[in-house]
Amino acid sequence: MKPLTERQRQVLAFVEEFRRTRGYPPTVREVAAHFGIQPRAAADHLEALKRKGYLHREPGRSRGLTLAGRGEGDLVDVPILGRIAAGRPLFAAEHLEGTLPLPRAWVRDEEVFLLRITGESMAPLLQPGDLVLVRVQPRVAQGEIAVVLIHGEATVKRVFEEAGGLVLKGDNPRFPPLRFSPDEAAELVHIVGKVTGVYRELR
Amino acid sequence: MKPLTERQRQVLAFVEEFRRTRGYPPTVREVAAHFGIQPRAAADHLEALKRKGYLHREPGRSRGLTLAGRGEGDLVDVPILGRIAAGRPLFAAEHLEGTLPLPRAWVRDEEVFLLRITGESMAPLLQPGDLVLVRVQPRVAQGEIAVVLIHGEATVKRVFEEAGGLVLKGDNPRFPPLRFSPDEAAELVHIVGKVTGVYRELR
DNA sequence: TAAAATACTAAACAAAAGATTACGTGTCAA
DNA sequence: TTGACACGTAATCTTTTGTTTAGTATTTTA
Repeated sequence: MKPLTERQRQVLAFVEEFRRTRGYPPTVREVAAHFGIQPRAAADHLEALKRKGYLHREPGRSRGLTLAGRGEGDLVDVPILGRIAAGRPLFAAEHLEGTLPLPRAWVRDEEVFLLRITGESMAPLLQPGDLVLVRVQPRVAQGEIAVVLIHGEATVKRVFEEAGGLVLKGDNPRFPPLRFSPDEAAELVHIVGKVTGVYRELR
Repeated sequence: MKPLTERQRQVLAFVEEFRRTRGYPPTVREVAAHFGIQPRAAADHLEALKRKGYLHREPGRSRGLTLAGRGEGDLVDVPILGRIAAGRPLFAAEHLEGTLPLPRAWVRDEEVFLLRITGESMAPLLQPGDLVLVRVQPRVAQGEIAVVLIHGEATVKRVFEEAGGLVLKGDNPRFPPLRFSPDEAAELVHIVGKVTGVYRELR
């Protein structure tokens, strides 16, 4: 990409900063006001930045600026759930700890959320406080780790379907497996999704 | 937060989707056009969404919509390094796998990067393929996990300063600790930063 | 060294966009 | 049964905003 002049770098930095902090791009006039110049001059800089490939402009559109290439592009807001409760829609705002924007490439699917681990039933792989990435899906393969609603309470367990019914096992041997007959399983157990990643903060 | 009506949910979903794919929020009229309703009706829905706390509106501002609670606010692009090489400046583009935008609140400090783990010397805590979050700092406390350059090669180890000099230990007992006299340490060993988090993809 | 590109001022235009006024329908809980 | 509320049409008003025309001066680049 072509090099930028000092002024153009300043303008680009302002657009990025504005976008990041305000959530939407600035207008030509807002750029102008920030630098104390006329709208025309600001528009010239934006045109130059477009010509050099640093941002896109949609002509005639207010705030029609998008940053080319770098990160910003295509983010998905993944909700962080403190816990999941019975009945309530999955993304009920009550338990929303916040959201984490992740690149779409990482989270191909739409239906994804993050869940904070409590309890040690999946130790040592999952520790309390860990954040797990969950892809919503109604079934998982034998032995895969899933978020499961039992009677409305959410837990994370390995799921096994056996002759006698459904078995939910924690990795931690101190926690005995939960067994459900096919009937019980159908009534009480609901698989929310598969755990596809873990983030652990090391202190 | 108050529950939404079906129509309001649709409008909110549209705003989110628009923001995500276009990079800026829709205008009232764009919302109206999408649902085939009058601008007034669309504005009413947006007002309702604001009243119920799902988004903010900046009065009079075109595209002045921001999603409430959404992390979007303040992101820092954290570089993902495939490996770290000798001498070269830390963020040399050659080894850049990409960047991940993380909320500034998570990454208080500026000087932070992500490193892909290779080798099993820190197993089972760190597995090959794991992504570790590293905060750049020249010293770490006794026994903390650090990214260390030895002779230019980057490794992740626990750092112990003992009477005899510096000891770098992997958690995996199959890897013998590396010992350096104070002189050797000063010459060969360079602490890049502290490992403050791990992300592991579970397949 | 002449032509581009950069970096501006100033004024004005037309389209886009938010807000407002006025009106109408159906639902549902007090 | 009477509001409050969601949901809508239609038209209008006022700002905001992108763009255009016109012009000046400096710096780069071919």
